[in-house]
Amino acid sequence: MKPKKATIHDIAKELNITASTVSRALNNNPRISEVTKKAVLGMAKDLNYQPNNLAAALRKGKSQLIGIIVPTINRSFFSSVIRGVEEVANKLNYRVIVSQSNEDIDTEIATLNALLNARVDGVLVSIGKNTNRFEHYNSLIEKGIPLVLFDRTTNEIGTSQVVIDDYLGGYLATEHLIKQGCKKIVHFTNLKQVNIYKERYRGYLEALKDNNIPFNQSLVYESNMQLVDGRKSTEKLLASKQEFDAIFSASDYAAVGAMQVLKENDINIPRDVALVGFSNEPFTSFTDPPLTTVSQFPIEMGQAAAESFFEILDSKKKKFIPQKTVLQPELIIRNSSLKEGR
Amino acid sequence: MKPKKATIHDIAKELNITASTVSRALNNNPRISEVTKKAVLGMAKDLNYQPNNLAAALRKGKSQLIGIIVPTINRSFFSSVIRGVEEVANKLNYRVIVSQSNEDIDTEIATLNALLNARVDGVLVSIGKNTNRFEHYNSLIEKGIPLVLFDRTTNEIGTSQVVIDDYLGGYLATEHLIKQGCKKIVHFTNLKQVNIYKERYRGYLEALKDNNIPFNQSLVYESNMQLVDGRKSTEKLLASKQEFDAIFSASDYAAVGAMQVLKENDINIPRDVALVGFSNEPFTSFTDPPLTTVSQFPIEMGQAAAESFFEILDSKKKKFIPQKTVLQPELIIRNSSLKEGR
DNA sequence: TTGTATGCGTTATCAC
DNA sequence: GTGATAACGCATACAA
Repeated sequence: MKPKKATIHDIAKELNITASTVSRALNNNPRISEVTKKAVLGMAKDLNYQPNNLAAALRKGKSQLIGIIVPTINRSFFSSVIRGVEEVANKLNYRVIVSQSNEDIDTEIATLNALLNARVDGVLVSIGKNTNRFEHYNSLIEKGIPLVLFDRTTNEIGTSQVVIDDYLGGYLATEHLIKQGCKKIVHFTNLKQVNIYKERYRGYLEALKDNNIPFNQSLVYESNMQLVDGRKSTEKLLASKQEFDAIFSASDYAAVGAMQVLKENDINIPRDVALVGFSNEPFTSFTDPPLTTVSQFPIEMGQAAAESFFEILDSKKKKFIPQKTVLQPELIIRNSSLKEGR
Repeated sequence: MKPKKATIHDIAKELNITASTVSRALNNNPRISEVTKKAVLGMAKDLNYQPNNLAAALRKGKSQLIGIIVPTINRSFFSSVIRGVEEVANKLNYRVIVSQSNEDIDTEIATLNALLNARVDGVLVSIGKNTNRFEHYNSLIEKGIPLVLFDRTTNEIGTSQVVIDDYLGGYLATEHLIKQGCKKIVHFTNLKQVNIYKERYRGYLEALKDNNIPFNQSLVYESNMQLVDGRKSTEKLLASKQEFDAIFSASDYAAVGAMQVLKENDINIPRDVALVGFSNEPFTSFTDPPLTTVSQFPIEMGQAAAESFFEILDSKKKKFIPQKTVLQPELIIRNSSLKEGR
């Protein structure tokens, strides 16, 4: 019923050779004759042999496993990053173990330890919002375990990072609105947060400056950037009676909240107010009107993170200098920001 | 720079005891004195000991790893299922390895083999659309490796399954439209597919029957159920000049396609045509109007799948009878189907 | 090109 | 309660 799994010893016995020879044949070792190799491969098939990676991992000291920690897996951005990681990893015969930190630092630490116990060969992390201590990551580096940060990164950890150019994204979004003729551009941001929002804000400021549009602090709304926050900010904005002809929200969710409130107040998008979000979440193409936004290329980010990991792995001997990979964002122009006749 | 990782032997040496004692202390073996246990735990901490799960796995013949195969990870439904699996698994000290089949049977087989080589203790699968051979899964069962199917299942594999009651979902959606006063209800489906669409269709038929509404075959549109397919079906529908007052699409994506085309033709939703989708994809609450749909509770499905796996694991000795877990869907009523004044 | 011997880190079995 | 020993399945240094 439950036949013992075949090992290299079983193959060896059948062929009257030793396990080491079998091992060599299976691993494409050059020091092996074509005939025995063929015989081994054939017998392996006959016996339905399945290599035990566990044993190999123990012996070699590497598991062919990559750990990846994200705040939550069921967000389009993160699951797409994982998809990218998986693509690259699988090609090189690595598997991916995923865990979620749920934005909680204790969970993050516990999950990291679990991954280490599973003897992953390296860890890819997007840091939780509330993570303010980084010893657990720095001790990883001391132990020589490859670590790559992506998207939510920090400079307090001396390791390779993969991010997009959020500054450029903010700049492109704002510049686009200016080109559409907008002059009073509201900005939704979250200044308390990780770098990403600050950078987008910086891009917004710079684009205004480059186009000689005076900056107006009262057009900047700070919030937690979820849908409901976008609604609230827009309501406040309307109540303030300030004039504005565009909103650049540094989050797609807040942008959708703004869209809802604007429509509820019979303000036409894009004619009266042009609207731009950030992230290119899948739903942005389904809104009415479809939302102009900035793509962060999550799959490509995952691929780059995986490649970064393998670079660290390969250069294990020499002194490795952490790399910062900066991906270029792309403005996805849709109807929410396209003024007629332009 | 790269200090050798501490093992139980190191701990043993420091305390002048043997590795077996250390192992027992670490594993809460009853045959150990409190004092030595404390000493071991203390020393483990001092030496920054991290258990090597690989070695334990090899010795024990179980890896504490669960493999999970989904068509694609970056779809809200699947990533949410994975989230549910992870929650349950981590609590029991299991890790989750994810892989994607990309709806390709060869990839599916290769990925399954990779998981087996990694010596996962079991596999959770949602079958690819084009998978029509199942030997690779059945051979798993013969080998005694726990296998659980979820959502996209088939009865050709004799193992535990977790699904939602798609029939009921279809029934609830249709019944709701009827209660809103709709009598000519179009249905978008995909009959060639796996069970799920057939079941939703069956629910549609039954609800019509129970409410004495004659079935009209020409109101049923078959397609691949993506957004573009929903658009095409709706265009055909309009061109056919048939009268209809509602559309029940067995996919949210096709429903959004329908929404777009209806709006483009100045057909008011829900006044002229009520619209219901299926899956409760995140974007359905962002459309205009928000889309009525059927929730499949993906996180709960993941939890149930994981629990099913552990049940098989626990009952390993006795003869195990495959269980079919059927989750209840829930109709999420939003404005796309709410006739005014009702 | 192949064989021999050893060990990766852990746990299970037996003995004491 | 603790110790000694073997074994899980594989890969590698060394010999031949």
